[in-house]
This record gives sequence, C-alpha cells and structure tokens, in this order.
Amino acid sequence: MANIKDVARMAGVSITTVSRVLNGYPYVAKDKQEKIMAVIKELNYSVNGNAVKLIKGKTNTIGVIVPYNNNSCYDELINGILKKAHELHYQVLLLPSYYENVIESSYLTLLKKKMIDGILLTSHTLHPEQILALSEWGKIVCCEACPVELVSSVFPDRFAAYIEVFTYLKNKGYKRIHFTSGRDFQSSPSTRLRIQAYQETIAEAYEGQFFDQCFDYQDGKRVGDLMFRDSIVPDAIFTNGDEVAAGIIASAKMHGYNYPQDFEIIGEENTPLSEILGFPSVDYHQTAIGEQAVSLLLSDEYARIQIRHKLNFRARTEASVLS
Amino acid sequence: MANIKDVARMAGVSITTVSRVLNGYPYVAKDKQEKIMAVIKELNYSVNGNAVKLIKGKTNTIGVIVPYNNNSCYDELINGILKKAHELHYQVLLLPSYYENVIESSYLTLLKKKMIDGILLTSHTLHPEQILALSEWGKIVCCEACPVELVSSVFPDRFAAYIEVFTYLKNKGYKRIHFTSGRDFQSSPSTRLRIQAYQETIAEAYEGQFFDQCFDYQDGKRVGDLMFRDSIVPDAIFTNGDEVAAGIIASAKMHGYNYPQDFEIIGEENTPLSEILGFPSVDYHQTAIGEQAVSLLLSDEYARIQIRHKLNFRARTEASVLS
DNA sequence: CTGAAAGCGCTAACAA
DNA sequence: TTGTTAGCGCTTTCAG
Repeated sequence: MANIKDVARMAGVSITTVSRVLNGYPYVAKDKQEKIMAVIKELNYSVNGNAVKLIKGKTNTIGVIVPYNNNSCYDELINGILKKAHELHYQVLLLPSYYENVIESSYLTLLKKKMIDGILLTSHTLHPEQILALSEWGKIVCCEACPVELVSSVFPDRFAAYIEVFTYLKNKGYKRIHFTSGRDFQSSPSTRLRIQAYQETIAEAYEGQFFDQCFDYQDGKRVGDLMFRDSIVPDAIFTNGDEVAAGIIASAKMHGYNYPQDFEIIGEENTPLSEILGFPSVDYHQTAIGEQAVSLLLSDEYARIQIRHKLNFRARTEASVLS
Repeated sequence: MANIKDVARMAGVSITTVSRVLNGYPYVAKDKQEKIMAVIKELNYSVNGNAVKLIKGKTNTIGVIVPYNNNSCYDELINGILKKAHELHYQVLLLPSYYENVIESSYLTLLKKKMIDGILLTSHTLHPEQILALSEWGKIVCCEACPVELVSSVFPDRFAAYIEVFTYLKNKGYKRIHFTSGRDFQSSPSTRLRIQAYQETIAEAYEGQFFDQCFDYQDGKRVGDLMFRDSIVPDAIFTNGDEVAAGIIASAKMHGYNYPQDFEIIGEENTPLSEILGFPSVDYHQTAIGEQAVSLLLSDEYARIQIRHKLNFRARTEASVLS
C-alpha cells in the first residue's frame, strides 16, 4: 500500500511538500501541486488516518455510551447526536453498556487511550468518582442531570415534568393514580424523582401505586395485569414510556377496561404510539438534547443546560384509532 | 501525559519489556513484571491506541453505513451488530448517510485510510463500481442483496416475502389490494421487487394501487387519505413498515373505515405497533442479520447468506387494542 | 529472560 | 517556495 514517501519519490518532491498539498496549505508551486495530485491519483493513495491521529493527538471521533440502542428515547438522542456530529465533521462511536459498570468504565478509558476526543454519557451506572477520575483525560458531557459538578451536561427537566403530570392528573380529579418506572429506585435517579414527585403532589405512600421494571410493551402488559385484575383499579396512570402505556392499555382491555372511557394514561417519549392510540405523552426533546450535547462537547465551554419538556396532548377525536 | 518510555525509565527496564507485560507476553521476570505494573498504576498510564493501530495496521473497529438510525428496521439491525461486535471485541462506528452518495463514498474511504477494518453496508445509493473499487481496501459485507458478486452479504429474502404476502391476500379473496413503498422504484431495488411481486401474483397494472414515499406514520396518514377518500377503497393493503400501516389505519378511521372489520392490512418489521393494533407483519429478523453480518465481516470467508423471513400473524382477539 | 534499534506513516519547526 | 529532520508512541525482529 502506497504511503506519503512513495508519492514524494514518484513526484520528485519531499514528503513535506506532499503533506502540504494533502492538507491544503498555500505556498506550493502550481506545477508540483499538479504533479503530486496526479501521482496521488495514479497510486490511489490515501493518508493513513491513524498516523494522523497519532501525531495530531486528535481523532475527530466522539464516543456515545448508551445502555441500549433499541429504545425510542436513545434513538432520538442518537439521531440528534449523529446529525450534529456530522455537521461538525466528527464521527460517532456507538458504545452500548447494557447497564454494566465494567463495560461503562472500559469505555471511559478510550479517552485515556486517545482513541476518542470526548464522551457523551446517557443513562449509566457509573459512580461520581469514576467519572471524575477520567474526566481529566478528555471532556465528558452528560445527557442526564449529572451529580458530578465538574461535568458539563445537557439534560431534560424530568422532575418538573413529573410534577406537571401528577398535578395535571390530580387537578382533573383522579383518585387512584398509578405510575411506572424502569430500573428500581436504588439504581435509577429518575425513578427516585418519580416517587418524590408523586409524594409531593399526590400522597406520601406509594406502595401498590408504583410498578418498576417496566421497559417495553410486554412489561406494560404484565403490570397492566397487576393493576386491573383486582376490583380496585386505577383511574389514571403515568408510565415511563409509550410502549409501556400501550401494553397497559392492551392488558386493561382484556380485563374489560377501555381507554379512554375508563381511565386516563400518560406516556413518555412522544412516539407515534401515543399519537396512534391518542394518549398524552411527555416529550423531552431528546433530539435537541443530542444536538446540543455534541455542540457542548466540542466546544471548550463548561455548562449545565436544562432543556424544557413538553406535555403533548393529542387531538384524540381525530388521530386516534381508539374511539 | 505518560508514555511507554516514562514507564520504562521509572521501572528501570527497556520499553520492550514494558511492551511485553502490556501485551501479556511470557518470559518476563516476576520482579520486573511487578515493578512495571506498579509504575503503570502510579503514572496512571494507558497505551496510546492510535500508536498501536498505526503499527499493527488494525483498528478493531468496524463501520456501519445506515441511511438513518431512527427507523425500527435499522434499529434492530444495529442492535444485532452492536451485540456481536461487542462479543468479538470490536467497536462500531455509526455512519449515517442520509441516502447521499457523496457521504456514502466518503465513508468507504475510511477503509483506505485504515481507520476501520471493515464496513457493513445497509440500504444505500452506491453504484457497483464504487463498492468494487473500495472492496480491495478492506472487507465489505452487505446487509441487503448485493448486486456486486464479489461482496459478501447477509440479507433477507424480500422477494419471497412479497410473493408470500400477495399470495396470501389473493387466496383470501381480496379484490382491491394496495401496497406502499419508501423510495421510488428508480432508486430502490426493493421497491422494484415489490412491484414485480405484485405483477406476478395479482395483476400487471399497478397504477392506482401503488403508493411510494412512505416512511413513517405521517406518510401512512397521507396515503391513507388518498386510498380512502374515494368511493372505491382497498380491501387489503401491504405496507412497507408498521408505522405506515398504523397511519393508514388512523386515516381510514377518519373516513369511516375500521380495521379489522373493513379491510386487511399487513405491515413490515414486526414492531410492537403491529402487536398492539393486531395486524400481521413481516419479520425479516434484522437482529439476526446484524449478528451474522458482523461474524461474516470479521471472518475471512466469502458468503452470501439469505435469512428467511416470517409472516407474523397476531392473536388478534387477545392482544389488540382494537376490537 | 532482556534490550537496542528499526520502523509504522505522518506533521511541523526550522533552515534554506 | 521547498527540504531536512525530529519526533508522535508503540511493536517487533534480532542479537545477546
């Protein structure tokens, strides 16, 4: 495989001159320039990106740590990240963690190894010290509220959203309000916020109203069964995700309860699902979060930017497939 | 930042010896070994990944070219790719093309630049010569049926699926069968196959039965309006994607036609959407395709592997939210 | 078991 | 406007 030396030799110039035309520097004679270009074409030469990365100490690559990729929330986020990264001529290394701490911290060392210029952190299991220890090797931006003060972040105002939803349901006069979450409150800060918001707006006791381990449609069906099998059923539910909400709606139906006649339900992520079934959903604007997170990561500024959510109500009569 | 030289000096050995313990080679005296490890810890040293890549000529990274990431089909595929790549200790560079040829071919040059070890190609606009020209610089595996004979591929048997769906609808006695696709037949091979399958099973003429530019829920609503606004409406529809199907169902409802009473509809990708609304959907097993594509990419074998689809019927009475 | 030395392919300061 | 040269940080013969 041809290298810069071969090009230089064949063009009858020094490698410096070749490097110059490669990088578009001025002060290269027209004829040499053309000769070099011709040789490059003839040899079908390309620079070795790793040599460039080594000497420049810069990779033009960022890493994105996500628990999973097949989840509408990360999907939107990644979408924004890819868009902005492409705009700024950066490449994106997609790093799935499966919520495993060992894997997550191995990704952080990519920074030390100089293989990426920065890291975007989403939902994770890392301890503050782990993040802090490695933030000295490169910039880290968090796409959730980050407990580490020194790390920049672009994040949704989840707590405000939770308060808004619960307050809305309370004001509507609902009496038996249930809610769901993904990971348990031990591991998930947002689950803790959910519970706290419930306690601040509805009631102190949440046992029997709260169901965790909800991630997808099947989980929704599972907890729907728990909610609707008894004689006392919820009249409003706030779920962590539209898929879970859809599962609950399906399960409720099997127990003889129909949405929207028999209960209210509010989802999250604002996917087509909520539009189709006609239930409200909280939009955290993940695409915007992704874009801004990349911008922040590639700037040398420090910031903690909160992105405002939107509780999205549907024109139920029109769009919904449910009557 | 510390380098291998610093470690060697502080440990009182040569860099060769340091390199040896770094890479777990035998024949290093126990005491030197321990001393080196201690120094590495003390200096908080890590190897420079770019130097390693440069000298080894191998990156342990693969690139995945996708048109978009926020589409359930690529989502599943990427999921399989990430899983298998992680298993084989490879990293994944996610390369969005937005169906732009210039972008796509710029990604192929990453191979020449030695920045990735191989490329996974999904839906694209590349010409055979473009692929061929770069396949000499590294292995390329296609996740769709690939026109270039020399390129390995792992792909769904789309045509067989189309034939199966149309035959099924025909045998059920449906008379006015419509179908949709994404990109127009000029740019999309699968659109051409769809039309061909329709012609072979239903009828030669497809004008008025065929609607392209369908990518998401909104497009589904749009073409649903076209289909159901006239007095002659379809009694069966085969859509390219569950979201499109859902949009059509929603639009049909607004025109006074209900699923499943008034028409049959079959989607693609087998997402929760089809389960929720209870319509059949073709599962191309994209996760499996992704996993196998990675395995093939990282092997040095040549193969063209076809993955069998599955037309997935739903237990409509139970799971569906529609009566 | 260990180390010297020759690169991997490139950039950039410096000198001309 | 051009070339010489000294690295970037590491692996890997090869000779002890």
